[in-house]
Amino acid sequence: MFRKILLVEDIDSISYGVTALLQRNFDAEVRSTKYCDEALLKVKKAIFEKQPFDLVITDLSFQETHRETKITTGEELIGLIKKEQPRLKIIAYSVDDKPHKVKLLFDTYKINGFVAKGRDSITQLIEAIDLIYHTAEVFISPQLAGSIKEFSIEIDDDDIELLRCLSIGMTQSEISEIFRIQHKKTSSTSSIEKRLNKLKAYFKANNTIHLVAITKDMGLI
Amino acid sequence: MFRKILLVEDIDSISYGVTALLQRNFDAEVRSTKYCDEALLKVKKAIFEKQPFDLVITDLSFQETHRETKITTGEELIGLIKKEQPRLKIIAYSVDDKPHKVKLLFDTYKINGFVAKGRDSITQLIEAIDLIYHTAEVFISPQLAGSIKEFSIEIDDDDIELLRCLSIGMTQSEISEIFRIQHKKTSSTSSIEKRLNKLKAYFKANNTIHLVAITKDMGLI
DNA sequence: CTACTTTTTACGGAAAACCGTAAGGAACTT
DNA sequence: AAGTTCCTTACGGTTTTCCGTAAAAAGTAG
Repeated sequence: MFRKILLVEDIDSISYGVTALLQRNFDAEVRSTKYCDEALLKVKKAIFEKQPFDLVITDLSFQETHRETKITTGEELIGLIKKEQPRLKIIAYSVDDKPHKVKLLFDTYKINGFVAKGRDSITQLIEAIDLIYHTAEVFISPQLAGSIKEFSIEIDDDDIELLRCLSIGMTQSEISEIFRIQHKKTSSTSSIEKRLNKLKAYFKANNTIHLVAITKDMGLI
Repeated sequence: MFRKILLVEDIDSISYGVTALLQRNFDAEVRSTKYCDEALLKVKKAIFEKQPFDLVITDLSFQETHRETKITTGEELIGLIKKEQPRLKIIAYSVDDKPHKVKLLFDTYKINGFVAKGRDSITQLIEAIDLIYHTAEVFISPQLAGSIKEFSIEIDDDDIELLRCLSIGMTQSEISEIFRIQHKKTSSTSSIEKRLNKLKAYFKANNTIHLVAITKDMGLI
């Protein structure tokens, strides 16, 4: 079984609970940290000392801190860890279960498991750890598995960028300008409009305000 | 010290951690539940059995569940508990630290403490429990105390209703219509516009989309 | 190369939002 | 009762969004 586990979680009561849980269920050395930067350092140090971690369990969102901190999200952390130690297994443990984000984590970062914090997450976490140790499969909290699959990839990065721009108060023509400068394929005001219409149809939004509200609720932006 | 504590928290790892913590630090009977409805039942039952709780620690947001459930938020639960047993002390323990909501909890529901889940929340929770047991003071996580005080009450319920209407895709004239039907003081399109301008100025928003995005981020709507 | 499809862009009119100004009323002062 | 202030409502002009149509460009197949 896994012998050296790193837990990255900023909320102390969760960290406390999960650590206790891991120690009770597995015969592994469990280290934990509340800071992403520190997590990456620990991973590096462990490699250097020839006693690398073989499992990382990390949250995705971290509260801001007074500390000087480079890495601010679990997503970034995962990317950097994979660069450092590509075969290190990673489980994301988060409340933020927005299909879009979860899909991204599996697709781009090749994480090994996603456990949604919730009423039944302890069992799931144990299951996930067992599964990814014994097999090459990935674990997804059952309540999410469906929505991940059905989540279409019709929404691309430019769509999200467009929504983000709208949400910070830019007008369509300003966004067109920005897109033109960034040399995106479609940058005309007309195309912005068209893209917007596609999104409004897709999310069944009455108008742009509604659209931004919906996508914000979904965690898309 | 408190002798009977009820913990209402749906995320199992937090519940697990906090329960362990409470048992280690206090000589109290600690009960816990993951459902608001069940929490209210437990409170009622304890009163009936003449062994009422003397402290409730509750989360504010709960994930949806398959269960038939009447109470869906911690806020509702707090209201109902206070109705049942007005002098029962209540601490909200939540990540949702939006000034507006926190202020509401203290002002309308007279909660005794608000501890923000975070890197230092275990200590704060202990402190809060000690404080509200020994004194009549309320506890607020230090990092929040400032923003609560400075949070103005210039924003009224109609403002929030207006924002909510916008966020579900209504036009200004539709909102005017609704306000007129509901006999709100100010319902003309002109007043809606004026109200909107006030809000945009207050939140430094470029346009309505921006405004809705900002207030959504703040948890105002 | 040409015909056809798809994508991107352009344009124009209608609707809604935006913004300044001012009229109409209610409450309050003296 | 007249004057003042504050709040609500009205209105007109400009900008932006909204929506349909169509031209231009790019890509595809024979």
